[in-house]
Amino acid sequence: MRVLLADDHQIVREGLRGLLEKAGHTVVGEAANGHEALKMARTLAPDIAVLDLSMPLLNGLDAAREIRRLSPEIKIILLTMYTDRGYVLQALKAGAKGYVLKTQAAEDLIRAIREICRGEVYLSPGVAASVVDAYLDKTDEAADPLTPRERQILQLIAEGKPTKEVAALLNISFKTAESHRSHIMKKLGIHEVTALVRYAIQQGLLRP
Amino acid sequence: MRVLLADDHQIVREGLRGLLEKAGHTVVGEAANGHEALKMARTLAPDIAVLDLSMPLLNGLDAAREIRRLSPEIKIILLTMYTDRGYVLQALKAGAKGYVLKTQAAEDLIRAIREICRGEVYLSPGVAASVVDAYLDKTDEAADPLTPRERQILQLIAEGKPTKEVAALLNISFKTAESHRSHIMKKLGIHEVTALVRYAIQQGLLRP
DNA sequence: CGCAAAATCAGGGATTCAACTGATTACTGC
DNA sequence: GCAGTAATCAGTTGAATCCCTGATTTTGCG
Repeated sequence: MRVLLADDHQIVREGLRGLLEKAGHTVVGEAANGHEALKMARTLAPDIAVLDLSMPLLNGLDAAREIRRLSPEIKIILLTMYTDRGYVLQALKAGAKGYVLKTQAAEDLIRAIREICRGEVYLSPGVAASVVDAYLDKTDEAADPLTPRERQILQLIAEGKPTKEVAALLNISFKTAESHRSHIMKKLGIHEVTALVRYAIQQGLLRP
Repeated sequence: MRVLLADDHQIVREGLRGLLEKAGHTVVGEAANGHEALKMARTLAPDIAVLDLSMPLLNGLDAAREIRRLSPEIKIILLTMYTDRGYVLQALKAGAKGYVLKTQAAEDLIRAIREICRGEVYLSPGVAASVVDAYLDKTDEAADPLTPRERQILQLIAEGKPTKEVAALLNISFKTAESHRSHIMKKLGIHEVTALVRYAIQQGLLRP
């Protein structure tokens, strides 16, 4: 398979190249950010693009959307460290055929490539559950899962305000604030305040 | 050289292993977090430990400090994506002999190992400037009010572990963990977990 | 050796949170 | 108009947190 590799860490790219070539694939190009990946996807016409999720200039998700728009025949695998449900669902919506965790063995990536070439979809163990949950919940939360009100409350929570203060600030009852909080956590599949803070930071609701 | 590899992404470890072995080194062990790295450093007696900076349970910096304390003969290289001056200085203070950026070529890591075995210190291009600046400024900003133990506990808390789990992971009593937590909050003048998370992220103990 | 800081452990009380179930009102889209 | 979603409010239970007070042991350093 002709593979395009995109990751902002050159040392990681080189390592991945070694792993892929050992498995019999050809790495036709290496990109250090989403823009490069986009350009290379057009010019090199790879069979598969393996994209890191967090890259400078253009992240893996948006790069995937663009590649899919311009060259729908290129299969896309997101390779990342994030297990968050939101990312997984967004990736699938963006048309990615695979979502592989960096914490998995290289074997997992190889298998993903094999399955995807057969027309299958591949998800690393550990994220498949997210998709099942989302299906069962039926709450389509891939694109901007939270309502404006919920985002507002999330931000206050992440800023460290206790629930009763959130309620006071928004002129709503304590119970309502608590209810929103529950919904947010349920939607995001998050069970700790700490993960909430990281999510808020990632969403740009908050500065570290 | 007998090398110990520590990075929380298995797929990255496997890639690095390939690169190092191609360069004639032997990877005697792979660790997925700071704790494992510590254990392996003791049992496997590697010549060099290559540590990722941000790892769960115990980060690369604190792992480096511990390894240095227990086995000063093991040379340590921090391998990371962060160019921030603070990290570089802390790494050097922790006794690391090398600071290599993941954005560099694999060649850079190989060269670092070679230089360090000769007794030299190696810094990736791009971070050397930080050290010079720090020397010129003379403002010692590697300072961190927290003790190593406290940082370790802060990291676990920020990762979302409840106190009793922190205690279990460190083999200390629930009350001790709680006590550390209090001290941390008191020292930092912080009263919410959320601010703790942001502090941990700023300190690089944790990824957003 | 002796001081100071760090790390360990313990109890108790007030507050807060998580997770559920269940309900009413209002706006929006088809 | 009617369904769906958002936003609002309420109660309960068990768990976890924050903050205080105290104590012992280990460790590092002069």
